[in-house]
Amino acid sequence: MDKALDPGPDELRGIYLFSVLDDGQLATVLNTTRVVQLDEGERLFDHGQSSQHYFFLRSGQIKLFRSARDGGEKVIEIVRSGETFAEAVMFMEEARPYPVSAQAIVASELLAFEQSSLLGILEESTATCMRLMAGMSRRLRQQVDEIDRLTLHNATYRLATYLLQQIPRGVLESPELHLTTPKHVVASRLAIQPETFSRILARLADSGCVEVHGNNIVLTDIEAIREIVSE
Amino acid sequence: MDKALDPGPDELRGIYLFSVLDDGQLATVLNTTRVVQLDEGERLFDHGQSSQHYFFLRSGQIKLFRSARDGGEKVIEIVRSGETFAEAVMFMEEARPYPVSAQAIVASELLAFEQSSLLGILEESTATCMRLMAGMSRRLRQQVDEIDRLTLHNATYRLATYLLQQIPRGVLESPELHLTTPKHVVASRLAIQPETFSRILARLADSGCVEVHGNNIVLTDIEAIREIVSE
DNA sequence: CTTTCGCCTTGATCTCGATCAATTCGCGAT
DNA sequence: ATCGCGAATTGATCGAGATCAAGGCGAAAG
Repeated sequence: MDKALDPGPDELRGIYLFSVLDDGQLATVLNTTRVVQLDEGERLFDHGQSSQHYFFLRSGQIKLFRSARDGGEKVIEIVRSGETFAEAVMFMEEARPYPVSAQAIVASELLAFEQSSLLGILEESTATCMRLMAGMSRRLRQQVDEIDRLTLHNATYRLATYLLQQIPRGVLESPELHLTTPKHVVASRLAIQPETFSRILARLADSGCVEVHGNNIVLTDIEAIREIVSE
Repeated sequence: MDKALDPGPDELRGIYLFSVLDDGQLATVLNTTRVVQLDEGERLFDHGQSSQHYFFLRSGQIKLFRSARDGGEKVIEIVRSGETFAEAVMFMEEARPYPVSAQAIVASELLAFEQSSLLGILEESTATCMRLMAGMSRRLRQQVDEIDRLTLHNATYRLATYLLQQIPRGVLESPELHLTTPKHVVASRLAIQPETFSRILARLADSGCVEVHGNNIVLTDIEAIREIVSE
């Protein structure tokens, strides 16, 4: 499978930011787009680094995170394939530093877009502005939700919320889910230490809420888990 | 002093969102603007409530916060006079629910703008789109910083950071500052209990970093405080 | 098939900040 | 001035989750 193919107009049209562009605008973006391949563990950019690009994740998984000097690490977001990230950075003044670091959790392939081409399009396309603002607004709200969970709720609540969010989006709501991300990364995403993460999952398991088989988790009692989340 | 005056073009021009509007656009905004007066403790809107307006704080102080069912409360932001808030909410779909509640910390006066008038202007003014996006981008970054502080740093660090941010912005950097906000509100802003807030400040006081006289605080050893923040 | 290495789990202990409980302070109202 | 009430401080104790310290377990390499 050759995913390293250069992107075409069709692929770009599928990205929310580009869906209302005319052919000329799309060509402008396309001209400055590069394919990027990352090995597992490879860094895409670092916190504070000056930014020129924003990204679309074709395949793989990327973690966006902050580091503390003592080695501590907080995963801000786990980017999944089909998502864009770092679009909002281009509006920062000066060097437009990335507010987080980005690293591949598994081997990944992405498209790197130049900020300048989008900025030009935004100048002439208020429809695209609207889409971008909608995206930023959504993210802003998610961040408030995140702060809410971190300050007003405990680790068990946060884990339960995460489990419910991971339920496959299909027609039939199967209560089986597969963790595609290493547990210690999920733990960091939830601001929990790996040990505590493991213990909470174990506690949920022997209170009958879930069954854990490695990375496969069956939510045997979804109601009980919903109970935890509704406090 | 009659601040209850209806706003004029000059006042609106001073607001970053409106600074590049032409006279017609400004008149459109002005036509749908209302002055709102709030007593101390009065609610402006509640979390989840459908939104029609965004706001500019003329005078006073507003806290934006989230509540938990157990009575817990987390102040997300303390809005100060001259600032706008809730501009980003208008891009949410459906009922555009406010992501936080807003309540006057002290008697306040604000301008309430209709979302619809700005949406119309954004359709035709990409320059205003840019300003709004810059504002949203800034807030997005602040939220990441907040999550960083909450998860990677302790309460003392957070308080020290807050103190340094409160240093008056004047030409001569006086290390004296006045808390215009009740301590328990600042505590909630920092995700600290009032008791802990008091104790940390006391500890800083008798380690010689600060002198506390009620709401007046003198940073007697700014370097030591910067030390705490640079971890 | 066995070794190795990284991830996960489990156990024991510690600690920061929360909670419970009095006072005390400050200030506006009477 | 004094009363009354909410905010702030201070003390004593508690507890969720972090940290320290071993094992266990599965997957890739030899």
